[in-house]
Parts: sequence; C-alpha cells; structure tokens
Amino acid sequence: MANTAKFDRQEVLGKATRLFWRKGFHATSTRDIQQATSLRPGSIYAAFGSKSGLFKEVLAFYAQNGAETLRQCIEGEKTILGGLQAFFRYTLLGGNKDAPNELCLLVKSLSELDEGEPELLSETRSLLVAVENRFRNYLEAAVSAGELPATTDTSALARQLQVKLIGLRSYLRASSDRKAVERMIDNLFEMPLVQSH
Amino acid sequence: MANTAKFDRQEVLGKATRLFWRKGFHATSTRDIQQATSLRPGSIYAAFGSKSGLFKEVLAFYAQNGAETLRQCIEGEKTILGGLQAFFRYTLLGGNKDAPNELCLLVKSLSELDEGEPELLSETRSLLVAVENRFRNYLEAAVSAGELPATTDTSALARQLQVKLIGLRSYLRASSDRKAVERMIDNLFEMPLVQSH
DNA sequence: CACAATATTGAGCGATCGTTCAAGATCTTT
DNA sequence: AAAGATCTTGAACGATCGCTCAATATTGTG
Repeated sequence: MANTAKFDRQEVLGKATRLFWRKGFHATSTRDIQQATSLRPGSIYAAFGSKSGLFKEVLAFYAQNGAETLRQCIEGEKTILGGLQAFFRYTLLGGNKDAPNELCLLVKSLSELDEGEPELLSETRSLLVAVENRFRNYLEAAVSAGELPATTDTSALARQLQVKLIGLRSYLRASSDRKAVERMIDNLFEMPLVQSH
Repeated sequence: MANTAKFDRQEVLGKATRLFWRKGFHATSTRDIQQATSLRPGSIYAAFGSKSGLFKEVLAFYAQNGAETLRQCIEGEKTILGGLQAFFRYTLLGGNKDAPNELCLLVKSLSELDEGEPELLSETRSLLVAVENRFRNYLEAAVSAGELPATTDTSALARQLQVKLIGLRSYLRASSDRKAVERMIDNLFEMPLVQSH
C-alpha cells in the first residue's frame, strides 16, 4: 500500500443517496454525481465500479438509515405501537424536512427499474421485504409485551403497514395534503389494529 | 388541405402508452417510440411536437381508459360498492394480464418526474385528483342508493381507496404475492367501510 | 530521500439522446 | 393531369450519456 483514498466513503454515499433519491436512477447522470461529490470520474469508478454499482450501495445505505430511524422511533416511545406511529409521523410529516423526496427511495426504484437492470430490481425487492420483516418483528414484540392480542396475525398486519406507508407517501407527493395524511395516520393507529386490518 | 396522416392517432397513442407504462418516461427513448409505432421521427414530431408532448397525451389517454374501466366495473355489478371491489380486483389481479406494469402509469410518473418537467408533473397530479374525485362521486351514489350510511364521509373514504389502491399495486410489484393482495382487497371491502377507514 | 504503489485528474472515447429538415412521396383540388 | 399543399422519409445535428485511461500527484515503505 502506498496511497489511500482521500474521500470519506460514507459521506460520498450520503451525497449520492440524496441525489438519487431526488432525481431517480435514470435521471441522475454521472456528471451530476461528480458535481455533488466533488470527485472526478476515475475516483468514482475506482471506488464503485459503475453507476449501477454505486446505486446498489446507495440502496443499501438508504435501507440501513431507514432501519436505524425506525429503531430510534421505537426506542423513543413508551410502547412499540406508539413507536411505529412515531415512525409513520416522522417519515410522512416529521422533522426530516430536507428529505429529497416524499417517496421512499426503494419504492421509487421499484417503480422505475425494469428488466434492463435485473440485479438492482431484485436488490430493491429484497430490501423492501426486509422492511416488512422488520415491521413484523416489532409487531411480534408488541404481542409479547401485551400491546396486541396473542391471536394477532403479525404477518398480515406488517403487510398492511407496508401497504399503508407506501400509499400514504405516494398520496402526500400527489396532493401535498399534510392534514389529510395526518388524519389517516391517526386513524390507522387509533382503531383496534388486529381485525380491522 | 392536400394530404392527410396515414396513421391512426388513437392506435399510436395506445402503443406509446404501453411503452411508457412499461419503461417510464426517461427510460423510453424516441427511437423506442419510432420502433413501436413504425413511424419516422418527422411524423411523430409533426403530430405531437416533442417527447413531452406525446407523453402528455399518453397520460390523458391512459386516464381516460382507466375511467372507462371503472365505469364498466360499476355497471357490471349489482351494487356500487361491489363495482368498486370488482375494479380493485380487475386492476390488481384481473383479466388484463398483458398490462405492461403492475403500477398505475400516473403513480409511476408521479414518482419519476421532478422539477425538470413541471408541466408533466402537475398534469399527473391533476389526473390523480380526478381519480379520487371519481371514487368520491361513486361513493356518494352509494350513499344515495342506501349502500352506505348518510353520515359517510365520502371524501375521506375516497382518499382511503386511493391510498389503498396505490399501496396495493406497489406491494404487488414488490412481492408478486397475488394471494396476499386478494386477501387485502376482500378485507378492505368486507368490513364496515365507514368508520374503520 | 528514493522508490514503488496507489489515487487523482481531466481530456475525451464511442454510443445514444432528443430533435431538425431538405428531399421525395402522396394526397386533394382544379 | 397539372398544381399545390401536406405528409413521410432518413440522414444527421449538437448535446449529453456512461465510462476509460495515460499522465500526474500523493502517499507509505525501505
């Protein structure tokens, strides 16, 4: 070894993530990335191989950040269900005002990727499955904690949360109606979650 | 007038719609369009002005088709709520096996368009508002027909249908789990729609 | 401090992008 | 059938795309 990279990989991934999150995979050019990261193409290609390779790491980076946010929301509330609601509120209405896009990057990628990028598409699907599994794990913990009946179908409920979250984010981008979204969140968590969803 | 266009505009719009629906706006090249329509660029640009101009007409074409499908579903069932459920089943699971994409073209466009194409984005939003309004109109008719209580908040319910439909279509693309989607549709229409959503 | 190894630089590659337009083909009108 | 208007054709424009690579700068090692 004789020379080491001067840029911070995580920092570059963060900047690339914000860019891809805002513009999407296809509409983001490698020159956009060069400008956002202040790197020359040679450095980017040495570190990530290709635009697709960078995007794949961006997907993982984004998913890990999301998982961390969810964990913090759960830990910051007294109950697990309250933590899940806090996560919905934070993601849809909350603090991260500087989020580049109303939509989840994974869903946005699921939308624009096709058979032309099979590896990125399957990776996106895997990461979305992981989100649903995370929801289910927390719901099972809520059952264990007595917040939900022991008969709760946590798999079905996790699916419902996933569907609702995706739908609400899309609705927010379509309408910008924050009050309506807030009402729908509260409605979702106020009623008996078990049988009605 | 001395010469008339030899291609059928609706037919070309249909082919372009399938193409954009499958690949999205950015990933569809004008040469893709030329190949799919068997038209030379001059003819396309004389008829539609630009790629964006064609896409704008495609959005309208798609939305009109969707409205017609919904109308037929409603008319084909005994009750309006049954018709809405039939529309959900048809759109998500149903006959159009040759649909180019699980997602709604409007939602897909809402996802990939940004400030770089403001006119297309606002047009997409308008067409999505129109879908929700159509849902609300049918729900009001359901109230009039006694299928729903007179106290029903049809606006809120139409929003819920919109959110659910978008979420379910995304979920289907993510997971390909048709049985789970079928269960969620039935669940949505089996329970008392009014207060629980 | 000299050397070897790695990183950075930026010009520029071939391919493809959206789009244009002169030339030729085809139609309606007279 | 001649004239005039419109449509179709396909080559090609400039811009931009993802990406490469020889030249240069920078580092750790002996």
